[in-house]
Amino acid sequence: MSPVKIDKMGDWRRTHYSADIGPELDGQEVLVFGWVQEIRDLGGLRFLILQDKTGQLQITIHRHKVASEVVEKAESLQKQYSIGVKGTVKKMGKAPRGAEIVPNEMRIFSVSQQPLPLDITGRTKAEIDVRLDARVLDLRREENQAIFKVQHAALEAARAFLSKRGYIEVFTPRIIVSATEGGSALFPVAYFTREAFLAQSPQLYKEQLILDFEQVFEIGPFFRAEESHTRRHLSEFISVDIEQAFANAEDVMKVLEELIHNVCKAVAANCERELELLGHEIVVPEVPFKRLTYSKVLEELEAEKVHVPWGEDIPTAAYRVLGKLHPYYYFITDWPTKAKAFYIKPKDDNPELSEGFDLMWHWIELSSGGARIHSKELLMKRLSEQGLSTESFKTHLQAFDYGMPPHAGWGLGLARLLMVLTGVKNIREVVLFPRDQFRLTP
RNA sequence: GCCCUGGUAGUAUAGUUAGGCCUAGUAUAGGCGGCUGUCGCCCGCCCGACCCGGGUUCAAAUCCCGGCCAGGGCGCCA
Repeated sequence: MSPVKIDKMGDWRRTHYSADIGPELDGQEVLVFGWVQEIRDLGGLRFLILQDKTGQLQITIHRHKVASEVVEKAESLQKQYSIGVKGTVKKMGKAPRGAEIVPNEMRIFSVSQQPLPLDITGRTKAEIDVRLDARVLDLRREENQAIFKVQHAALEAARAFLSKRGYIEVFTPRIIVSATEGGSALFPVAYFTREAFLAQSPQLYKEQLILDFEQVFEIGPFFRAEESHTRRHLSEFISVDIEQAFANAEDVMKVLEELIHNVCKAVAANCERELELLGHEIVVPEVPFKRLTYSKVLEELEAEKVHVPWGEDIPTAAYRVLGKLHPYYYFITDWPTKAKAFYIKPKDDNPELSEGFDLMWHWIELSSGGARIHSKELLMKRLSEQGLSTESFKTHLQAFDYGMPPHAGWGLGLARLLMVLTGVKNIREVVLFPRDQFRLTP
């Protein structure tokens, strides 16, 4: 039914990306591929804005100066058609890149349904729900692509940093047998004839692995069945985790702050265009980051007339107050043992306090970690104290029979870090296809 | 799970407080026509919507009840 003739790609291959096109190529024949982003028709003159993964490019069609076949094709185009253009670069001060392409030949590979479910130029803003329903179209916007280019640069920097520091990248199971790690709720899965669960963290496995590799890291998705309804929680999220043998909390805090420092530096240096698109500036944080003890935090809150009973977790409202006092990266250390997970090591000189820490940015928790218990007896004691059965941790505890060394580690929420790096306020915008309590598609 | 706010064309909004003046306004997208230097092009014409169900009333987009959906906050969160 479509009157538009679909062409084959055939032997056409791209010679240039839009970012490569500039006045210095004046007169050169090029072949570009991409999607029609905008059309401005002035009558005898028609401008197409073509977008590819590197950016945008102007194609200019003079109705009376190019082949009628090209004119015909150009006039049948709609936003979001995917096309190829073979043409001549023309130096042109009035064009966006100082150059434009005058087409000699055009191929249309695919059409699009009109009207589109949202404005791909972003001028008419759409709500997050509408945007996520049409996510691949939403990602046509360069600002949105920029978020994921920043993510790529951040991951690249993080991997390079950890490798250089002697960590080996590992993969631990996503499908686990026990729902008894404690804390957050797990998603059950049908596993052949048994019930299994999606992993909420690599914690137990990465601890076991330091017995062999000493230093491991893992970057991967984890799952939590919490009914959290906020701009900073998802039920599926990517965690950057490390674990290290013969290390204490301070040792891995140093690794964490240096990693953040390096990631910020790399993103600031390599993502200039992306940050500009996002209208965001990265100030590379100086190390070391501030370290506040839990007790100090409570005192500071008290001075702001926010009372938190010692030993309790800090409520969100209190964190917001704290974030105003410390509007950057900082650690909270020396948490009460009872406020932390069973595997976090109590301090040798004061078991009420632990070697657990959180890395904060303003009021948001980016990472949490600590030194771990390496004594099997103590670990079993802590399990019972937290009401967990030692029986269901049997295979994990086994590792502690074979020379488990002192060790420490942390887990860092990638999306939360990305929110800081991009200035985006909703975690769902920094995840391609976010999963929360209510969203399971696309 | 609890609380708050909201649901009007493809998208974003006005109108809801004080029911009638709403035959539901505007922008953008879409369709048609015009226009040779646009870059949020411009100009003219056109298309297109009150979440669902029930109730109150002479009269409901507007008030009430129920449902569904969405946004946000809290709690929860190794």
